Amino acid sequence: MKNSQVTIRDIALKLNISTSTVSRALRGVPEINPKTKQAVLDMAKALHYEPNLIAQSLRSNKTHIIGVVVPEIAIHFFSTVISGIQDKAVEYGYNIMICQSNESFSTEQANLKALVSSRVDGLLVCLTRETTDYSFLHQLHEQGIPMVLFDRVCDELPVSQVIVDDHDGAFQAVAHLFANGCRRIAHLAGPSNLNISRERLQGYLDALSVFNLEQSDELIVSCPTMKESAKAATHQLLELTNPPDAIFAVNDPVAIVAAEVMEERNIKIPDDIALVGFTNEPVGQHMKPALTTVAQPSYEIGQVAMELFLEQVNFPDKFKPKKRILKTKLLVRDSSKHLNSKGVIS
Amino acid sequence: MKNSQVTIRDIALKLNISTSTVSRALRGVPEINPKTKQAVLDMAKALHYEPNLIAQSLRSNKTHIIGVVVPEIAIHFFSTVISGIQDKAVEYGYNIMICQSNESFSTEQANLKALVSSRVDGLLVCLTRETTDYSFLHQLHEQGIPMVLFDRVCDELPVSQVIVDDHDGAFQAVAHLFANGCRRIAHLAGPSNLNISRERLQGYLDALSVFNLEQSDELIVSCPTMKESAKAATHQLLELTNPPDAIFAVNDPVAIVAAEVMEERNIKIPDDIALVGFTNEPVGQHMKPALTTVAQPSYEIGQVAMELFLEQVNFPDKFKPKKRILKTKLLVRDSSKHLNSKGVIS
DNA sequence: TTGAAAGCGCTACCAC
DNA sequence: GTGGTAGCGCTTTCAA
Repeated sequence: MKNSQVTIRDIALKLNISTSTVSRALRGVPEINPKTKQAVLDMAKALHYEPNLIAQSLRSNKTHIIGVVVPEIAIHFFSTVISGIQDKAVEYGYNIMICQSNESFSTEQANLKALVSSRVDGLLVCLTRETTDYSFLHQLHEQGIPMVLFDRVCDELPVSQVIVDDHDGAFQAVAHLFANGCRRIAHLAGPSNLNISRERLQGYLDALSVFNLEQSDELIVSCPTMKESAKAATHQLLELTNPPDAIFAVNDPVAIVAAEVMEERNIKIPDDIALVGFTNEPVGQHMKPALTTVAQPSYEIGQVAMELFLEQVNFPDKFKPKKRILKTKLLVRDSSKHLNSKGVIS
Repeated sequence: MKNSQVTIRDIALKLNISTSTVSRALRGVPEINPKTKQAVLDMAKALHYEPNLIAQSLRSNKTHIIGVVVPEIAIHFFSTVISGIQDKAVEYGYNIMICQSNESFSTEQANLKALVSSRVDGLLVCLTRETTDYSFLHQLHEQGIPMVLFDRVCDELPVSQVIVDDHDGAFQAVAHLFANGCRRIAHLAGPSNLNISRERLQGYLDALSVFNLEQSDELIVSCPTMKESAKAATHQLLELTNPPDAIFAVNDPVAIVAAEVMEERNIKIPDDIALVGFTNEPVGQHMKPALTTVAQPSYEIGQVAMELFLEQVNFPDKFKPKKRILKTKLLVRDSSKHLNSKGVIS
């Protein structure tokens, strides 16, 4: 059964011509007798011939496969990015091979190794929150493997990047809270080795200073493992002698945990404390109150990552690492619309 | 750079031995001088040698790649299944190649073709809602390509399947609504060519007759395109002269649309109309009221699909298509907890 | 224990 | 226009 794999040799044999001719006919090179060509095509169809991409790859040293590494496939943000990558990929005749690092550095390394052994034509990677050692990525880059980092990136590596303007997104979020009357705005921060955490924190801090808002260490609580540590972090904020009147969370999962903790403690959102997240996970719009968030163009991130890869392989001469920064969009929903303490309507 | 690909030949040359010996050393075959072996291993490491899986595949006719086709990666159910497949796959030395059919039959065919050309060792497929022509899948099966269908399957094909007990899940959902006092239960049904739609509908119908509930055509409205047609379908139900007191939706996305329509029309869930979905999309638990739903073990579906594939390739002799039916679990949440018209506490 | 050589399916070079 | 042949990187006889 399985060994009944039809090859160009089978076609050649049946037609009493050479494999070279079959190969040419199949690929439609110009210098070939139209009749021969038609005969080959007919026979190929009759025999259910499908080209063996493995053999082609071995010859051409190109697999037309892109390796993708994400922390977790089942997170909506990542699956949407993957969807964007995939759609762009098929458009250009590529397939994608997906790995999940589960936020583990060693798994990430193993994933990369596996993909490289599979001789993928390029690597599209979103780093784990643990990743601080970039030597292997560096080595792969040195070996000439095209690589694009997205979302969680690293400036040490001279490779293309696709990110969103996290700083601006965070700034807008805080500006919005300020406009709505919040004056003591806390931040549930992410792990500090991630560029996204740092940028969002900085955007938050810059907004505070622009609006002359109180800036205090006790208002910034880190969630090193994101949502797993968000519960404790939120409690910590709520137990302050002088609790915040707004929380800006590093992402939606953290914001959701915060919302749960507040519900548990009978704190009303947004009246007691306003809440803003980041990413626009679909859950947010169905929560009550619906979660205000900073939307990232996830599908587009995937597409652009793929485009940067294509630029690199199609124009290798004029290639220079490019950093594409996509715009975020503040989605104001109910979790931040409140009457502030001074009675100003938000 | 890229062409600096290290091969066993490079190692052989450096060590002045033959490629066969290098190959043997690398794979740890027993009949080899430990010293030679060590020398090879050291050199391989020094040179950053990584085996070329493409070349291995061409020889062995095995790629250790599994092709996965799902309607849409970014739907939580599917990305969770994929996650299950992926985790099981790496455990057994496989990689996965993912395609999305976007619910289009022709895209699905193209995906399958691409995967077959890539010579994947097996196919894990969830059919589109359009798929009614199984001839290509049949052909692939005839050619001996191991194939497992999951979730949306087709009994015509003599291949392994992983599904959940949709009939039972639907039955339990309706039984629960009945227990909660609902007596006029409607169903937002899925496209009838999908096994899951048919099974859930049948479970609904069987429950109605077991509990002696009214069964009427006007209470069953089909959503041929799932959530896109759910809005109109819900309106249709609500405009009945005698509207239902509960709605059982074929899946969560449909249920969510129904909830939105009801909110729009100022119908209270669950007091006016109770609502139950299917699948357990994460959105459901954060809605207000939280959505009662029939949970499917999505991650496990992926794992089992991969296991069935492995059984088939590892024990090809004793292989017979197997149908694994996983249990669902009713998650009772607020959207179905109501005081019924007779004042019975639910 | 090791080496030489053939071949997996395909493409590309060089003849004719 | 077409055929012969070499070779991509690897494994696997068969000999030595």
